[in-house]
Amino acid sequence: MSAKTTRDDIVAAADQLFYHKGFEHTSFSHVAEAVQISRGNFYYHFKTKDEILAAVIERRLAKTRDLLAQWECDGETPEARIRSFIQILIVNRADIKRYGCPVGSLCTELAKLNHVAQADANKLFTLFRNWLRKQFTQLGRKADADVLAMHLLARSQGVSTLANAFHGDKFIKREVQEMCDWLDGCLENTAVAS
Amino acid sequence: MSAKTTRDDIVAAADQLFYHKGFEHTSFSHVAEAVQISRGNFYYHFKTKDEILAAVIERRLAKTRDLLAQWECDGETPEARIRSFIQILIVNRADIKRYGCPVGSLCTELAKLNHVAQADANKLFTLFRNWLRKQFTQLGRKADADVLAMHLLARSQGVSTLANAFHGDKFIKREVQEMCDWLDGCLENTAVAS
DNA sequence: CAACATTTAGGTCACACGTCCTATTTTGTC
DNA sequence: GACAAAATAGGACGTGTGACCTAAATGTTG
Repeated sequence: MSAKTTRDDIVAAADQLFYHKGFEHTSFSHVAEAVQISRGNFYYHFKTKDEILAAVIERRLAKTRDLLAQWECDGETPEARIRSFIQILIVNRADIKRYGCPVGSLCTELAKLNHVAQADANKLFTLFRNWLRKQFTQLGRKADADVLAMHLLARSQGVSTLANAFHGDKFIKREVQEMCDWLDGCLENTAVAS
Repeated sequence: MSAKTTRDDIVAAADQLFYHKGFEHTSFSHVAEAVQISRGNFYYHFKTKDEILAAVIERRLAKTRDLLAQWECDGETPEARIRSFIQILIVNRADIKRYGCPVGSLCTELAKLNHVAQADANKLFTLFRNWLRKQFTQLGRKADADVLAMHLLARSQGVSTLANAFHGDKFIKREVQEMCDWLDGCLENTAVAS
């Protein structure tokens, strides 16, 4: 728990700005202004912009791991935990409508830039994917757990993208409801199969 | 049918580059090099970069209208036409794996840039949305046609985003199959309801 | 207090970008 | 063939960017 507040402040500000404005469109000046330090200063903390990006991704990975662990504690059942995942679309819907999904939009941007950190950013997706797969496995769908995980991931991505374009609140809620219904369907299939 | 080949060449090249590299990351030099003309030249055709973007969006709108009209001719039934829409994920899968969805990635980028052309880019989504709604209406699902249209749009968006991140061919094919199955389910519901 | 490492500020640099301008060439028309 | 219009080439300008550098300030330790 080192109190490297300045470095942490930079990463936190960059994290938010990368989400709001995109990686490329965010300049050092923007970050410096947000953190209230001089431009030249954070070349002491980061030598290149890519280093900041790497730190931001690392930060997001850590926060995501914490979030998933939290859901694992909170959720009594696998389906309740998966429902937590689905509900982030509701919880974060204000940001999603304005900026889309933080994971999806970053990965898409880095893909177009052919950026080195592309693989690292994709780890964010993998984190959710593996976690969901684990839940579906515990749900008794071991054989197609990964298929179900990717399916749910894809649907939440699609909802984010369209919510960002159309700013529809009702749309999000409706799709979330449908995903929950779909999840119930997964349970019934399990019941039938067993 | 004016033969403004140079202008058309510029728009075509910009269209592809915006898709491959993103709008912001594409510079005049890139476009000029692709079209094999001098930088200064296409300030004769376009005064600003935003004008090129507007032309690119207009071009995409026109091409999309043509495509949708084509599907309307080809498809004997509404479900066959909708299946044409689903199948673009297969047809364009090579590009999608590399660059994602042209519509979704552009809209996402412009949203982050707070770009003026944001609303125009969203018209691309609206084009598909309205067309799909029309098909679902003809399918006998008039009441929830728009809901179904948005749902399908969202799912194809999600598949594009994840295919771009994971480059999975099997994933695309599986999700396409599931969307076709879902479409069959829509038909059954209609049959039951009628 | 002195010596030192850590951290910060601010200036500079080269470069690429969007934009603009002006010659030059090409094309079209009488 | 003459002349205007359209089209092209290539350079110039200002700005913002990522990157680098050095000096000052701050904190730490003996």
